[in-house]
Amino acid sequence: MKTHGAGTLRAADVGSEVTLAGWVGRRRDHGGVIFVDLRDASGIVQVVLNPEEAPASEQELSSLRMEFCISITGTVRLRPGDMANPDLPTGDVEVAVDAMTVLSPSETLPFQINDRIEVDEARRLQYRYLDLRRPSMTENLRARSRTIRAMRDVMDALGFMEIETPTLIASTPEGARDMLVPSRLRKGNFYALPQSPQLFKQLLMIGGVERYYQIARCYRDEDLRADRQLEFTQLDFEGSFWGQEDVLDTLESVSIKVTKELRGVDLDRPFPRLTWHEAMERYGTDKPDIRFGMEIVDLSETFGATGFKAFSGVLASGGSIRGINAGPLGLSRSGLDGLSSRAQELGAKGLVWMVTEEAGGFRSPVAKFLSAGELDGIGAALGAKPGDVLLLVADEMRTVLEILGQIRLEVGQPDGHDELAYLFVVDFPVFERNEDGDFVALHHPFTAPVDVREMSEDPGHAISKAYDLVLNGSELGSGSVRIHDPAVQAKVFETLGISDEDAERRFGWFLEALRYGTPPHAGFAIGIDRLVAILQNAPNIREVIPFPKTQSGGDPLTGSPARVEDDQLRELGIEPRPEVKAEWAAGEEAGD
RNA sequence: GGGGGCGUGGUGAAGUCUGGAGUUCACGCCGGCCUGUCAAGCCGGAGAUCGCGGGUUCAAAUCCCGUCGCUCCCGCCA
Repeated sequence: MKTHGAGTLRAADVGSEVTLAGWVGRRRDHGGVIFVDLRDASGIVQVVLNPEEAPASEQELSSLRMEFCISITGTVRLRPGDMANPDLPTGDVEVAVDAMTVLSPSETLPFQINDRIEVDEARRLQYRYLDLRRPSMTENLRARSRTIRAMRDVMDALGFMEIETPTLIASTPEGARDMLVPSRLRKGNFYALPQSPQLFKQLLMIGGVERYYQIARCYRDEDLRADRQLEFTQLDFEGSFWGQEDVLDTLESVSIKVTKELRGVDLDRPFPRLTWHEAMERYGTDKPDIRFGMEIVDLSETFGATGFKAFSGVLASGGSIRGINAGPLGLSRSGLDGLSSRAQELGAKGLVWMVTEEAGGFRSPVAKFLSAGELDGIGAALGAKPGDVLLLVADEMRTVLEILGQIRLEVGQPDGHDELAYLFVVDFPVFERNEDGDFVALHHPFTAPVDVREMSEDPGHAISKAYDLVLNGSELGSGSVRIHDPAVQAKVFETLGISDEDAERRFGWFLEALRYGTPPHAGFAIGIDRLVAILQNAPNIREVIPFPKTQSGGDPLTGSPARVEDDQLRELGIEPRPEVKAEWAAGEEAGD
């Protein structure tokens, strides 16, 4: 039906008789000659409809409208004179049309197919099939496809086997909410959709596979965000007789290949590494954006003997005083006070700002409470130059780091940086405490501790063989060396407060599997949506997902999620609870 | 569960703070003119439940209450 892609034609094709098919992007009707930007999946080329040259009826030509699906046959020719369009890859040529067929007309569009106009996202999703015709969306889909292809190339070259694991699995009452699927054959029972292929890939290691990967769809029934959907795609992989270095090495190979493919950039390896502790201390987060400095500095010693009560009180109660040098922000007094309110909004008691003056000294609401030695100490510790804004927070240490980490991101304007800063964060703690003070697994309970005895003696400070891949302040994925010793696994469950009976009931089948010669193994999962979104400079992952859900978990195009017939529920042995039925009835009354 | 932003012809915005005739701009749509444009140009035209419901007022896009939708964030996301 077509001999060429519209976007592929070049000066070398001049003279060729071509048949093209695609959509009318724009139409420029000069009364006689009509120019049409013919768009297909490969790009855009200008075609020229001239009633003197082509036999097509004038009526047909003038009836051409936006987004009509047409096919044309014609001859590629150089554009006359200085008519080339340097903005178009095909801009040196055009196609003189001999014959045109309207394959399929289009009604007037609900919105223009155009990268220049931002259309309300609900509308875009309702007509996603039109939205996908926009060049930026087409390009995002292609980038995603190339990413996955590059990943497969790397994994195949490294000898990994691509294996599919089931998506109808047993729910494990840990971690995120499971997406549930009712079973008809076993009424009252439910499958869960996988949050990750974790246990299955470990079973594959026990099964002797040694190197596995999968482009895996994963599901988590939690609230959506710019970087979170109910379902998302990961490059999931695992290797036997492997340790952390093998995994990080593989991650570098994948990241380098994908980055080269999408950005044409050659990354240096090895990637920088920070321990979790360093990341928290220097950037106030476990996923630092290292495209800019502005690191957090501990000032507690500077204020060891301070007379400033707000600070001395914090130190006396075991807290910490830290600051960042935000550089010359160019903020007015009210702008600086705005940062203080922002810090309070984030949960700080307050934030002290100090502007470094030309003559030395500081302009700050608290300067008069601080000694000359303290002021000098701050300036030195933060490397203050005239005009620099210093921001200080005094509070419990964890709070200080979190607040400064967040403020750092907000005043650091990382979006202005074009580079790609990949980074490994390693040596995560095994456990963290939840709000009740109980230990919970920071990563997941199958993560190997660095030292088992240390973990038993001081679980709060135990380090695990877990690591994250971070890109520009986004967590791209997590992995770990897994526990392959049933005794260690039992110890972890014990620390988590999971009784033997509980562990047996939830994971008994897995614990048993560990007892049959389990090889040491380790792995990782990279979030493909996030990776492609960042590399494509997309503001959220919906831009790189063809049919995403809205924040309330719906699809405006197909109307999912939707109610089902009573018969379907009956067959499944399910009935909505009374309060749900009441809500339905209320909705119907309101004309929902 | 909580906090913020947004909702105005088909699309995008201005108007809302400080109530006074559905006013304005760009694109699209319809009609006309036009043979070298490429976001074509020029002329004319149509197109609105100002998300929805209620309230205050002589008068509501504008103020108040409620509600729905979209979005950003916190919680949550082993």
